[in-house]
Amino acid sequence: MPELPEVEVAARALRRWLVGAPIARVRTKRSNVVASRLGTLRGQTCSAVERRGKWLRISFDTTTLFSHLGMTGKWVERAPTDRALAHEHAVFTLAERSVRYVDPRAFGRLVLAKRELPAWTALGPDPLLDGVDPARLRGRRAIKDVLLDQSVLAGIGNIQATEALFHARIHPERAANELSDAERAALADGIGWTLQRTLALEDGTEITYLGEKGSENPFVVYGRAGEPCPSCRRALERIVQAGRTTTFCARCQPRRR
DNA sequence: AACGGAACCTGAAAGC
DNA sequence: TGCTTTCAGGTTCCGT
Repeated sequence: MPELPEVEVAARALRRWLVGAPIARVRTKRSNVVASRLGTLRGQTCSAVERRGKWLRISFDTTTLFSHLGMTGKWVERAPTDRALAHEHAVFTLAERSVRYVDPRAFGRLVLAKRELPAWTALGPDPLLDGVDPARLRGRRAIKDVLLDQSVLAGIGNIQATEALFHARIHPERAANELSDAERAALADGIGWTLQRTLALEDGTEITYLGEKGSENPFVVYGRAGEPCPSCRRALERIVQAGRTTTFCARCQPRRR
């Protein structure tokens, strides 16, 4: 679920909830999600929360906690006395609040590391922090694959890639090397556009996910196969590449130009 | 080397 | 109504 915008929302919330106050108590459930013994965080104070791509780096006095939200991960704030939530994997209790990690599908990870985590170090430029260099959108692979490669650009997932490709009017199966400079520039622009747009929609402190609480699909083409193209009204189509679905308009995003 | 598929999980929605 | 199938916004491993 979470792509760059949702993780950015989580980072902002964690900054407000964690920075400055010592952790009084840590409780974890054993599962694949909690990959380290987090008890060492007791008594330590968070000094900074950073996001790069879909990863969070949460700095404490003598160690660093890395958090990836997988498909369904979420950080929430509750009263310390509130009962355990469903799929709650970790609870950090501070003075007057408890900060909890919830993840039904359990694809997320909480990992302690002294310095860096290889997964963090391997990340490419972050579109929000570093901007998007169109020259990076190259390779023999399909452009959709390139967009999802976290070492090329960090933070783009299936939704943001789908939206950016539509905005730039580029067919997802075209080879990245085949794009013109103008198309690469349009795609870089589309990435910025969809990230900012999604971020603006994520107004609350907690992440919201499509389909959750019956919320309406806020995206332009993602999840809208069969509906009319917002630009030309032709029915949107869907294709699958390496198991990932892309919704697109066959007229506005032609395979050949 | 590059790419596709399976695996890791649970739950909501669609299909029957 | 209820059981079954399909699908989901991520990543990694494994085989071809």
